[in-house]
Amino acid sequence: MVRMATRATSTAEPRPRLSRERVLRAAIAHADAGGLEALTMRTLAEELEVAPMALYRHVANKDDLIDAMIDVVFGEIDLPPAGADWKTAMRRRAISVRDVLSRHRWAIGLMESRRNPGPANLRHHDAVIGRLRAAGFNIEMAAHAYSLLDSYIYGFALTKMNLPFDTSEEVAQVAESMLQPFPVNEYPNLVEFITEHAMKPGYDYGDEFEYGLDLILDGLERDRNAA
Amino acid sequence: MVRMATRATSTAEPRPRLSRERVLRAAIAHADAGGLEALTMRTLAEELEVAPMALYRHVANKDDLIDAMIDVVFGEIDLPPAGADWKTAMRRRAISVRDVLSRHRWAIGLMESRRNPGPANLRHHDAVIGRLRAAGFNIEMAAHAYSLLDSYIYGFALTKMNLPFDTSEEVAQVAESMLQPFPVNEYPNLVEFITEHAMKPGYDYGDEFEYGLDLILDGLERDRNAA
DNA sequence: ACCACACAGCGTACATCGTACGCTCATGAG
DNA sequence: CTCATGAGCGTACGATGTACGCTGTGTGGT
Repeated sequence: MVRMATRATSTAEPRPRLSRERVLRAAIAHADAGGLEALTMRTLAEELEVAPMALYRHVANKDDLIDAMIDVVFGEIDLPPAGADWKTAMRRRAISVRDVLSRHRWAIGLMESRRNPGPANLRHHDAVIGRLRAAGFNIEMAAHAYSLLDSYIYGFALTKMNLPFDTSEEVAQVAESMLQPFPVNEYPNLVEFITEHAMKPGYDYGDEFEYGLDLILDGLERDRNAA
Repeated sequence: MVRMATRATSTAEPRPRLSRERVLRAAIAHADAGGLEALTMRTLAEELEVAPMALYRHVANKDDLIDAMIDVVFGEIDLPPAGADWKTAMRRRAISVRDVLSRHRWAIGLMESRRNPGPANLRHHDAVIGRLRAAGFNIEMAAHAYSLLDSYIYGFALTKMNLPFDTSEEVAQVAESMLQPFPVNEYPNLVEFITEHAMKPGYDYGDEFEYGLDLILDGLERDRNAA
């Protein structure tokens, strides 16, 4: 057989070299599109036009891959801006987290669970704590604030992610199929809530986020001043 | 071979009949002990001294099993008591959710995500909404309150579940192994936070829960009165 | 007391998954 | 040009969910 071109002189597009970067990018895109359970080493390899085992030159195993994916996600979150007052800074960070998580729904529930946090993860936590301390929160209040804010932010993302609808039109369908197996009027408050609120045009559960966020920030401000 | 006793007259303990109840109970115990990923149809069957395929007479498939497990968990949550004022009622429910989730960590993240909610799930939501409405929350405020409370409760459970330690002693170990790959003083605020707060004797992250819960309830009360 | 049947429990088999192990060549340093 | 390195891969194995259809048992009808 004639020796093949060693430097990709032929027209056949030379598949670009694999790299940890490329693997991560493809994995995240895949998970964004189909969820974590759609991400298998085999499908990922196929997408990269590579044999499954080739991936293992760049990630130790699937867990290592996911750890790394999570750290990329952390890297996409805006750190709290340094100039603004603390409430504005925390508000901006919170909204950035929400936005990032809505792009990467599969990451919710994993963000806080990694036993091997990456540098972006640690830098993020460091920056938030630092910002609170600089704003005059003592350590204990900073702990309160961080716990409360992150619980809310991640919890909101978690509950919202799981809502199987986005618009008020979809609500009707989903609600009906959920309630269909049960007797009518078994759950009157739930039904009223759905029909009188969630199904109203323009309803978007996502809008709830800022109400709670501001309530929390106001409460924290009061307590900080009282301390 | 001699015909075996058909009515379990021998001393060999007659394995009790399988039932959906028994399958669910064993599955929950298994998940409580080893997490969801330890729950496989085979190990579950083994625990019940039954062949794997026997389970499928009682659950349609693994997803159906998990749906049912989640509904059992919902059933363990105390509904908001009817007598007390709304804040007390909501507080009691919130703490009950937290307690239940701490018994069933594997359920966190699934509670709000089932597309086929069971009766206990729906009854729970119905009762909470009803209690808020009865306390004078209009529909919109009830939506705010419920969203905020549940986001916080589930978010707290999520972030706490993932913390790989419970006591202040464990913090040191875990923190060191997390930070060990990185240069000293790369994350000064985080280090200060850990050494000056989380490692103090008596520290228990779980104690943060009630601080945030009360802050939220107070904020909701203010807004309800203002409306 | 008998029988027929419904159905609980099961054995076998298969597709899919993560990944251990070690081979093969292409590539870049000398 | 030579040769060591390491990227990419082929094969194979154990785990997992579950489809399919058999078997033997307990039960209700007579």
